[in-house]
Amino acid sequence: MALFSYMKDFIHVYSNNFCGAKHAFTLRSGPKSGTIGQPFENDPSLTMTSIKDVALHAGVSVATVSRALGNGPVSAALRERVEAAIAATGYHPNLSARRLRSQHTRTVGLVVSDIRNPFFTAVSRAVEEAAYQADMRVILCNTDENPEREALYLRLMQEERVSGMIYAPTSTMSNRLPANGFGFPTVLIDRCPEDCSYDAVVLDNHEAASQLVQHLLAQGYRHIGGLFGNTSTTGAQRHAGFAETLAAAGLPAPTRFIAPRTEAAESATRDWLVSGQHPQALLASNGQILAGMVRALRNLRTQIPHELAVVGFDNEPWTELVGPGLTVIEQPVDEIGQTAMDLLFERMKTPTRPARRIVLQGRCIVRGSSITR
Amino acid sequence: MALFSYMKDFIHVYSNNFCGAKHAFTLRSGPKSGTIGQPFENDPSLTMTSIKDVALHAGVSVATVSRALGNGPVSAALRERVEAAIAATGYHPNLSARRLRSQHTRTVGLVVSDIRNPFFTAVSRAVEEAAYQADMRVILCNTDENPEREALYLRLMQEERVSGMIYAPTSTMSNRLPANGFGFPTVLIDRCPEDCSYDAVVLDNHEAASQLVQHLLAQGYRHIGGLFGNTSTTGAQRHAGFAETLAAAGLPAPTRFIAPRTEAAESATRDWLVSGQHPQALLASNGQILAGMVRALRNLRTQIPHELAVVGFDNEPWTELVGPGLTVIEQPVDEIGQTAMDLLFERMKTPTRPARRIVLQGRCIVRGSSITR
DNA sequence: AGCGTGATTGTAATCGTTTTCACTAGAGGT
DNA sequence: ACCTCTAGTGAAAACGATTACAATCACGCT
Repeated sequence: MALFSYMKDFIHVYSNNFCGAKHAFTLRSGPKSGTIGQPFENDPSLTMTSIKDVALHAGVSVATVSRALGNGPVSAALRERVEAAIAATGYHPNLSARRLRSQHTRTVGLVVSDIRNPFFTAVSRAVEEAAYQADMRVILCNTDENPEREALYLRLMQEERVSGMIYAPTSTMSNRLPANGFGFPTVLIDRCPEDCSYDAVVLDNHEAASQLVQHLLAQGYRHIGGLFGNTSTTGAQRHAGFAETLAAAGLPAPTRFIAPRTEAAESATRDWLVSGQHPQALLASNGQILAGMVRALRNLRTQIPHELAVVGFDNEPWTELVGPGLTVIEQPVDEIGQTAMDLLFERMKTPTRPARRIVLQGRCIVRGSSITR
Repeated sequence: MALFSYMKDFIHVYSNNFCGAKHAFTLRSGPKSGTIGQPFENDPSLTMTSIKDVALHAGVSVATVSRALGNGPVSAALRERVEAAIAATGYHPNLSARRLRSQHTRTVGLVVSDIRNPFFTAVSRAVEEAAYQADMRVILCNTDENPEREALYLRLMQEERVSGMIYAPTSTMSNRLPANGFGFPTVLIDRCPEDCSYDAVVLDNHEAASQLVQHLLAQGYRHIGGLFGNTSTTGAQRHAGFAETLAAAGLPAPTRFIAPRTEAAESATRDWLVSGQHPQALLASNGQILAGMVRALRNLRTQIPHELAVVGFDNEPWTELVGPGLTVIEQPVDEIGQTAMDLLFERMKTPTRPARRIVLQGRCIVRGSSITR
C-alpha cells in the first residue's frame, strides 16, 4: 500500500513546482513573526468536542454520526439520537479534518491587487455571492501590488489546496505565469497578457478607451492627454486603445504612466498642468487615478470641463457627484465576478477544456465633465 | 487513551453551543448547492506530492523532513538533501493536515457587514496587514447585514477553528451574543452594545456626533436634522450624541432611521426635503448615507451649504471632492484594525484577562459644506 | 573499558474526519 | 426452509502532517 501511495506521483496531472522550495520554510518562522512573540503556543481553541464525543453521547459509532451529518443512509431513529447528541454537546465539525480526509476544500482563492479599489471590492462581492450560492468559501488575498506579498499568497493557495483561484496578477507576475498552471483551476480577471493560456474574463479595454477618445473627439477636443497605470496589462491595453484612436485621427497622444494610486495621479496631474502647455482633455485609466486627477484640478482651481475636460474608467458612486459629473466607462463588475466563478466551475468539471477568454464590453456613461456647452 | 480523549470534554474552557446543531447539516448540502450540480466530486486538486514523497526522494524519514521544514534539529547534510528533494518534487505542505495535527490554525476570521463600505475595506486592509506581519491568514466574511449569512459565517468560524475573530455584528446579533464567547478569542469592532463582555474597539460615537452638532450650532444653524442607520448600535449611539447635544441647546432633533444604504438615504432625503419644512442642516451617520444624501441634494438642485448644510461620518476620498467639500468625522481606520489585532493577540496570550473596550476618538474635518460665508 | 550525555534520526501514535469493507437483520421470492 | 437482496450499522483504514519516544552514534569523562 505504501507503493500505491507513492504511485500517485506518476499519475497526478498538475505540475506544482511553481513556487520554489525556498519559500516552503517561512510558514512557521515567518519573516517577522518573531516580533510578535509566540502567542499561539498552547492555543486551546481547537480543543473542542469531536465526532467521537457525539458518538459516545448518542451511543452509536462515529461512522453513523458522520453519515447523519452527510447524506448517508441512517435510520430515522438513530438520526434523531445523533441530532440530539449534537445539540447537547455543541458539536461543530472540524473543517481541517474534513478537508484532509475528503480531499477537497470547497474553497476558492481570490487574489486581488488592491482591496481599497472599489472595482475589486465590487468584484469580490460578486465572487463571494456566487461562492455562497455554491456552498463554497472564499479566501480573499490582497497583494497591494506588491510582488513579495503576491508570491506569498500564491504559495498560500497551494498550501490551502484551494479548489480554484480567481486572480488579478500584477504586471510583474503576468509574464511569469507558470505555463501549465498552478496545480488547480485558475481564472484571471481584469488583467491578462494577450497570449495567455489561462481562462480569463476581462474588459475590452482597447475598445473602451477608444470609446472615450471618440466621444472627446466628437465633442471637438483635439489636445487629449492620458494618465495610465503602470502595474498592469490593463493600463497598457487602455493606452493602446487611446493612442491608436488618436493616431487614426492624425493626432498626437501625450501620455504619462504612473503608479495606479490617487497620490501619484494627483502629483502627475499637477505637474502636467503647471508645465505650461497642457491638453484640453485628460483621460484616467482607472478610478484611483481619476480621483487623484480631480483632486489636483480642484486644488489648482481648474474648471471642469471649461478649462479641462475629464473622462475616465470605473463608474464609482462618487463620480456622478463631483463637479458636473464625470464621464466614465462603467465596468460590469457583477458580471465579471459571476462569469469568473462560472468559468472556474466549468474548468473543475472539464479540466482539459481549452482555455477560454471572455471579453466583456464597458458602457460609456456621458456626464458633464466632457461636454462643453 | 480513549478515556483521555473523552476527558477533554470536562476540561475545555469554552462553551460552543452557540449556533444550534440544526445548522450543522447544511455544510455539504448547502441551501442551493443543488443548482450548481456537484462539480467537486473527483476533484484532483489535492492529489499532490506529500511529505512522504519528499522523504522517499531524499532518502530520509518523514520526521526528518518535517523537522527540516520547521526548526527542529537536523544536520546540515540532511537538511540540504531535504531542500533539494523539496525543490525536485515541487512539494507544498498541506495546511489542512498541518492544522489538524498541530491544533492551531494561525487564522483570524474577519466578519464585516458590508465590504463595499470603504470604512470596512480600510479596516480590512489594516487587519490583513497586521495578520501578515504575524504570519497569520485572514478569512474575510461579508454578511451584507443579512442575519442568515451572518449566522452561516459565524458557524464557519467555529468549523474553521479560527485562532480568533474580529467581528462587526449587526444589531440583530448584538443582543444575542453568546454570554461566554464563541469558543475562541473575539474582538468586536465598530459596533458593540454598551454593556457587552467582549473585547472591543469602537469609535466614541456619542462624542463624534456631538462634535458635528456643536460645529453646526457654532455656525449658527438651529434646525438640524439627522439620518441614521438602523442596523447597528453605532447608528443608535451617534443618534444619542446628536439628540442629546441638541437637547442641551434646547433644540429639537428631527431624526429618521433608515437602512444604511445609498439608495435608502437618497429617497429618505428627497422625501424629507420635498415635504415642505425641511431643516437647515443635515447629518449623515455614515459614508453610505452621506453619499445618498448628496445625490438627492444634487438631483433636487439644492445648493450646499447655502440652502442646506451637510455633515457626516467617514472621511472617504471623494468627500473632499464634491461641492464645497464635505465636513466629516474621520475615523482612525488603520488604528482600529491594528488595535483590534493587538487585542486579539493579547487575549490569546491571556484568555482570562477581563474584557477591554478601547474607545478611539474621531477627528472633525471641517470643509465647505457646513460653512456659510 | 565502561558509561553518562547530547545530538540526530527513525518508528509509530495521533489529530478528526470520511469511506471502504464486512457483517447483520429482515424482506421477499422461490 | 433456503437463498438473495437491501438497508443499516460498526470496525478500521486512510488523509498528511507533527511529535513523543526510542534508538543510534560519537564523544568525553572516570
